[in-house]
Amino acid sequence: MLKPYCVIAVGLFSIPILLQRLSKCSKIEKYFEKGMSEMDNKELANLLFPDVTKTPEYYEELYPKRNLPEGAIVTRFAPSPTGFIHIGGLYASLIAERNAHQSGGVFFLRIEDTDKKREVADGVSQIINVLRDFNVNFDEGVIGENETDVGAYGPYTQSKRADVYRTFAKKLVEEGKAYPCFCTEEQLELTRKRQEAVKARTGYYGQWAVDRNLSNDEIVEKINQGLKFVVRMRSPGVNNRKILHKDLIHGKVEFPENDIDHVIIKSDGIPTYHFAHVVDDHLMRTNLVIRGDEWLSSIPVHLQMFATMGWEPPKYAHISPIMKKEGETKRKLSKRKDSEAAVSYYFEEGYPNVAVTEYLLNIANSSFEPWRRSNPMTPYTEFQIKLSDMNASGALFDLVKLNDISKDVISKMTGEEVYSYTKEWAEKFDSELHEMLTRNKEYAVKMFSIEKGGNKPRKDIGKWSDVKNQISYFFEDKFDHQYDFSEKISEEDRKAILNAYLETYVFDDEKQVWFDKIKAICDKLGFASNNKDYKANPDQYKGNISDVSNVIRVALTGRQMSPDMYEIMQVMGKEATIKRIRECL
RNA sequence: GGCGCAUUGGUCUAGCGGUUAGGACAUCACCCUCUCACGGUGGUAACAGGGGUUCGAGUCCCCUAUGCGCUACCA
Repeated sequence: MLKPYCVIAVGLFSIPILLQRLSKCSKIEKYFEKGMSEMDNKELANLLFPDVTKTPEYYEELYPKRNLPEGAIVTRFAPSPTGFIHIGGLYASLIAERNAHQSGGVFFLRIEDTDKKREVADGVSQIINVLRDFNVNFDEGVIGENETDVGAYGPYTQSKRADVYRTFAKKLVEEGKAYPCFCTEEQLELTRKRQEAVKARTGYYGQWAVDRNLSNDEIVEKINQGLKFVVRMRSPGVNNRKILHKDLIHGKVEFPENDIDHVIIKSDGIPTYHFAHVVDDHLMRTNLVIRGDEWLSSIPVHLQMFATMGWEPPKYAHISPIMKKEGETKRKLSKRKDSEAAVSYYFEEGYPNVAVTEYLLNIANSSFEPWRRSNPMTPYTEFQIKLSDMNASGALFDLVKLNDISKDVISKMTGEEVYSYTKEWAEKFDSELHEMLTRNKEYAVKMFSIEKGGNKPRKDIGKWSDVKNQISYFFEDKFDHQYDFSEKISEEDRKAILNAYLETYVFDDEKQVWFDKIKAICDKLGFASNNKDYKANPDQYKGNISDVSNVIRVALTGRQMSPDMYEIMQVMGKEATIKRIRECL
């Protein structure tokens, strides 16, 4: 669909319509009649932006300063709706959201869809849904029903703000701070080659900015010829002067002043990122911009644009990217090459969202770990994240560490919680597991409650996809009846142990009674019931209590490693327990 | 090429002129009256390199190397 500004832009280049428009303006009419005195900047601005009807003052009033307490941070997450949520995007949004809400400020979502080529149909709803899942909550933005705006500073979608940008671009032209440039891409390419040939800096600046000093007459002439144009901001900068920027993460950073006349409005009438950022973040009253450090180099441009507009710039925090190691080198996690770059990866693997969040928090502020240790049960939202504690270099993503944090997070959940999260995950990714969990909820919850509670809860699940393998023996129809008995114990001894166990086994025994019975079996069959005795005189015994226990364990679960045997039997029930053991006789 | 940013064990990092360079993950050993997972104790392991400044440098300055980013009418 053609956007209104496209229609207007096209219209501009068609002479009859142009003349029609011009005829509305008496001054221009006069100019054409007399053909003498040069058109002034105001008239030029009208010629360049005939569609603009509002004034800067109108927008300044429409979007008043926010009435917030001192220190309240207004910040945003501003993604492009490409349908791919990068872990780095989640990282940035988490940091922004925490900073805004910790300070009693505002966090909003702005969609930067000025690049229509990369856009995906349901890109926006995907972003909103993923962030909601991760508890990254917005106060304003494209977050209402059917992606409608919530908040007084909208529209929050850049493609719907063309008139806003054009109003301010027009003002700059009136003030002589911006001008149209008719250079074609080929001409610019040529300029660049010449600059390279003479080893000059590349870019549209100084004497290379050929359209910078076009007279208004020349401009009118070119427009009459139907030439396309972009609008560039006239840079007041001098390259050999330095500017100092104080970044909230990088600290003091020094750059040469920008002297390039950057494009602010493209030939299709849409603003560039630079201009949209400056206009939007001013009008939306953003006071802190948190973004990837690939933008750090653009700071001279952005600061200069704020100054040219006469606006106070926001504070900036440039965060370092999450990296990946490939061979000997580090590189940014790549959307194309690395499956773990996508937030959906963690979802599919079955990492709890809280675990991913806590891992990200741990990368952001290393003080998170000691805090977590001294506040084991406090929600992470109580942790005060500090931008100044963030590292200026990129961290390698460490799945092993994530796994450790995730095990910790899951270990603190109740059996009931583990059950419902696993079920929810299995519903999407493992129908067999889902069926196992839903046929008898009570049984499944008991299973997940083994060795829970107390100050040393069981810590063996890192992600929901681990679960099936760990619980399969609880289900008669999923149990493969393969018994991994240790070769250390003879078949004869094995059967003797199992027989003795069955003889004395009483389902209702207390745990200590049950254990004492195993000890008794050890003594009876020549195994050490006490590990210290065994270690002191290993030759006097066939083995120790571990060996005896493991025979029972394998008969029960098929494997040599399991959670607490007593609890497993309590969950499986008397019949199932006896049946398993008999099978091995 | 130009301009920036970065560089402490395998990984994430603490350190902000004087430390036996601390912690976490990983790893190894041992301990924990049932294995595993925990938990505990201990071990291996780091200031990219070179110059300065200083009584003294991981910390300040310069150079080099390496990595990353920007250098578009992409964000």
